[in-house]
Amino acid sequence: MLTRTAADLGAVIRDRRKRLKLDQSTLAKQVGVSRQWIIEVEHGHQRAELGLILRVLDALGIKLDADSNLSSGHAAPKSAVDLDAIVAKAKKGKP
Amino acid sequence: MLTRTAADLGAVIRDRRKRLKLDQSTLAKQVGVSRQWIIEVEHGHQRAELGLILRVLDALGIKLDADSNLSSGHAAPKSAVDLDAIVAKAKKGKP
DNA sequence: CGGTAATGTAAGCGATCGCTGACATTTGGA
DNA sequence: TCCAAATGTCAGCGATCGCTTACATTACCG
Repeated sequence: MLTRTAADLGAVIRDRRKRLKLDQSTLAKQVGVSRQWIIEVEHGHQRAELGLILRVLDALGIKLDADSNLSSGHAAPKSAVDLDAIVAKAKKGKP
Repeated sequence: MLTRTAADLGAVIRDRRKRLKLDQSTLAKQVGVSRQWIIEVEHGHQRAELGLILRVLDALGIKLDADSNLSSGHAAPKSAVDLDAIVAKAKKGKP
């Protein structure tokens, strides 16, 4: 599943946990965090620590794939293909 | 790329930023964080805020896919297929 | 119905976040 | 070589983290 927000990630975590028949306490112990923390993360806590999130995903067997593909991004960045060449040319021409 | 650690994520972010010919200051402004923060994240800061990380990935056009596939996970969780059934049976037998 | 487990909420605490601002170091072009 | 931009480092500050403990609220099965 594509995860764009903390809430998405929380939903994935909760789904996976339930599918594995784990309760929050058990998962918390396995990961090494408090049950409180699990609750907050499953509710989409924005400011959770990255490292702990990664630990939970690992414990649940969830693979995180960072795909640098800008096909349908709403905030599509610039092309970046030969901007450097263009800039170099502009620099040559001006000064 | 599969990202298991904060350092992995940092590397992905740095690579993508450089490929887009952005410097840290520019990216920081676009995302709404300090340059300091960008530096630390690119160095693999474990305790960065999840929400900010997601904002950077979005700004760079990096898609995050959370795949609940436990094929080659080293911390492969339990099967969870019919544990409930087994437990239910055990409960019936004991009390 | 009970009663137990699972989940959610609250308050208080030390530790650490991310920010600002200035300075050091590295990198790259003229 | 020399300069400027980019990157990295440091210190101090308010805000917030995640933890613990205790209590409330749902689920759920007999």
